Amino acid sequence: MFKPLDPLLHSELRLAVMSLLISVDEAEFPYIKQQTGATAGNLSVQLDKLATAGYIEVEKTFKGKKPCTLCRITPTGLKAFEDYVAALRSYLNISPEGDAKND
Amino acid sequence: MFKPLDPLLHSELRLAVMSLLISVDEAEFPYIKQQTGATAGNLSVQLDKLATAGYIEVEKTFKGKKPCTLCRITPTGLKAFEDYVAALRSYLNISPEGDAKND
DNA sequence: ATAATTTGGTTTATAAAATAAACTTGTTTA
DNA sequence: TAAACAAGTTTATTTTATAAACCAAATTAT
Repeated sequence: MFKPLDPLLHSELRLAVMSLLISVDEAEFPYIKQQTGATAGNLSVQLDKLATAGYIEVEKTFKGKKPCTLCRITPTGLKAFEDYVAALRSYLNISPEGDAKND
Repeated sequence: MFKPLDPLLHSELRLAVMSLLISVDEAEFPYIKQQTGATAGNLSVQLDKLATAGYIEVEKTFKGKKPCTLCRITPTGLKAFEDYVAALRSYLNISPEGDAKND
């Protein structure tokens, strides 16, 4: 009846990060921080978890002399996100065609 | 950009309970337990939280000689659920007509 | 030149949450 | 009447989320 929700994605900040990366394909740490409103520490931890799961890639480069952490979503991450959204639907009854009964 | 997600609803079990109560309007503890697959202890705790927030009503009655815990959603709870779904959309790229990314 | 500040983070400590195990109370069954 | 069961609740444990404290390099101010 209720599909299990991937705990890695069922987190406000990690979900926001994934959502962001889906739309931009590549983003720098400070940009993600600004868009999500997260603290640097929290963001660092959550990016690590997503990277460890293989949902995102984190590339440490330099922008001139300054360090620059680039993030992008992986195919695995995209798939996981799509699965998460599909699972969520079983909780939300948001199908517009009125098939709320097949939950 | 990303709307905050009501932490009370952003929980797999509590969300399942709310989803269930929306569709049935009234349900007994054992039924909810069976439908959600939760343990009794976990369910008891989560129902308490929803009740404390005013999202559900819990009525303790008897069914013959056995205790019977009845739950139903409140208008406040329904509103909260709808707000939660609306907020989630900001993360999921889901339009009211479906998933925009599938277009 | 060097002290203070800023940038771009990471590590660690704490608060909050989810969850199951253990327990309670009353009921039915052997 | 003792054992098992039903319907929950309480308590303890594990996980998680989050921010505070920290670090290193670069920039700016004195």
